[in-house]
Amino acid sequence: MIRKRPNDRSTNRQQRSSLWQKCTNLRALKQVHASMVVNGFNSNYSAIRELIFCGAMAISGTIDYAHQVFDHVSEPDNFLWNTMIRGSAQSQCPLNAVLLYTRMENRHARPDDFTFPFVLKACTKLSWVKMGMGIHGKVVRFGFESNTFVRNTLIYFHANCGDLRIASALFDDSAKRDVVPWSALTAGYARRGKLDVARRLFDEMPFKDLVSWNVMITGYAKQGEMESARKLFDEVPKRDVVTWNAMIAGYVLCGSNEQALQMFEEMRSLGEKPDEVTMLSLLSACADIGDLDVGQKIHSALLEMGSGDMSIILGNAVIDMYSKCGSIERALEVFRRMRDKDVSSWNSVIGGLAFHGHSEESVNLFKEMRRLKVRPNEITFVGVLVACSHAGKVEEGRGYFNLMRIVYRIEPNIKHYGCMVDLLGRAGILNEAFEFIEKMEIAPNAIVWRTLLGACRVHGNVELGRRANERLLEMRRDESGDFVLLSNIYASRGEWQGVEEVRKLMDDSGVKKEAGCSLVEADNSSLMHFLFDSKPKSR
DNA sequence: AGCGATACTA
Repeated sequence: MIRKRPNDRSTNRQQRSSLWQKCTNLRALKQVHASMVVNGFNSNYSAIRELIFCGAMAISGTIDYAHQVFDHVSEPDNFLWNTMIRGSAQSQCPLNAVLLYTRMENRHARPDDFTFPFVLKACTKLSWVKMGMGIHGKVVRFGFESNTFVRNTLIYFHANCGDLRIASALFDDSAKRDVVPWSALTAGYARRGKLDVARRLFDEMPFKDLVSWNVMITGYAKQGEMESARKLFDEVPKRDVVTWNAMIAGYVLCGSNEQALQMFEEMRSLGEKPDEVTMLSLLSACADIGDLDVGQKIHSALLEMGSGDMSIILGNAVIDMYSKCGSIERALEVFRRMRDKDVSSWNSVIGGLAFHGHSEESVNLFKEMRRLKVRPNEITFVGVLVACSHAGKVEEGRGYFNLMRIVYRIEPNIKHYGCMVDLLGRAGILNEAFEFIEKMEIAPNAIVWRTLLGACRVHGNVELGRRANERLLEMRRDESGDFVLLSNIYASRGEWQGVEEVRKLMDDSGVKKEAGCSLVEADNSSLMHFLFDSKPKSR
């Protein structure tokens, strides 16, 4: 792949940069790396640097690979550190950016004015206020507080998750109050729900650019104020794909999926090109309303658009859409065609198959995944355990539960316990299911007890059912934090439907005392809802 | 030296 042309340096350089440009996915990246090793470029620092830059920045979803390569560099310079921190900050796991920064300090590499904006961005994404404050301290200590970029990112951090007063003070003290810090502050106020302050800032801006408008539109859209958003959208002097995306995402967020799709049509008819973000919103809308037809159309639009391969995240969204729209076959087809996969891709199909009752295939895929050395995560095991539960494979399920804990060192969460109770309960091993709940290391929630209750009913075990019922009522009696907690989790993620669900759970105290479990549904649909109805996450 | 700040996804 790489041919040496010792007499022509400029061609060589050009050729290399075009080579890196052709690197658009993990496979290509690995190929280039391999040929670097073969051709002896592996000790060439500038080649390594480009490789890492490519993995960390140019291609999405390849940051892990960049990490692997980076770990072998004995003395990375600031450019490499910064590139890795930057790439990690914008990845799924921004925590790595902070870890890298710590490593950097421990190795006595001196952070520079490029380093801090990236670390601060990671802190913002993580909403890690304490760490962000600490980094702010470092900024001061290293003397970068007056650097425009660093300062603007500090404003961005404090405005979005820290102290709005600090953000305002930093902004007021700025020598240059141009659009960037102004918009950052505005976005912060909007995100904190202070739309009136945000709007005032927006109106007072001496100069507005496209981003300022997008900030305000997004602010309204995220708070569900779609009328106000729409008003600004109609006023805006110029639109770009982000403007459209903000509107579409806003409609999806408040459940107006039809509006979102309509917006998409309008966008296309006006000649604005949708991008990955657009498609992700739309796919999630389709998955939400279970609209297979439109989902399919989005998928084919995607195939027409894409010059190369779909990104992993987009592929996962397509799989998820098909899976949630009930077409597990198509989900599998897309999965099989996908060249680069990550855990989420596997999770979607393993979970989808399990949910649709294809237990055997689900477990087989899990085995295949392990064979290919893809590390399963906690979500994977929810799928696998559901598959075992469906198929009544008690021993296998127990085995996987232990595999998760012992081999992969994943602490079981409430969903895993729910699966196990369902597994044991369905098989009629009720006493053990009961003991299982009692021995849980985390507090059981109502869904777990209701699952057991349902099993007791199916198997006609009145005595245990009564005890489970008591626990359920107890939980309600002391207004256990569980409901509040669960409902908070839902609310913080904007899943209002989930909140309603919890409210409903709280309302119907489940069961009447003497009636045993007569009011409990026989099927476990609420458990399945609990297990699968959250958005897929990769990590 | 080369990388950098605000908006849309998760």
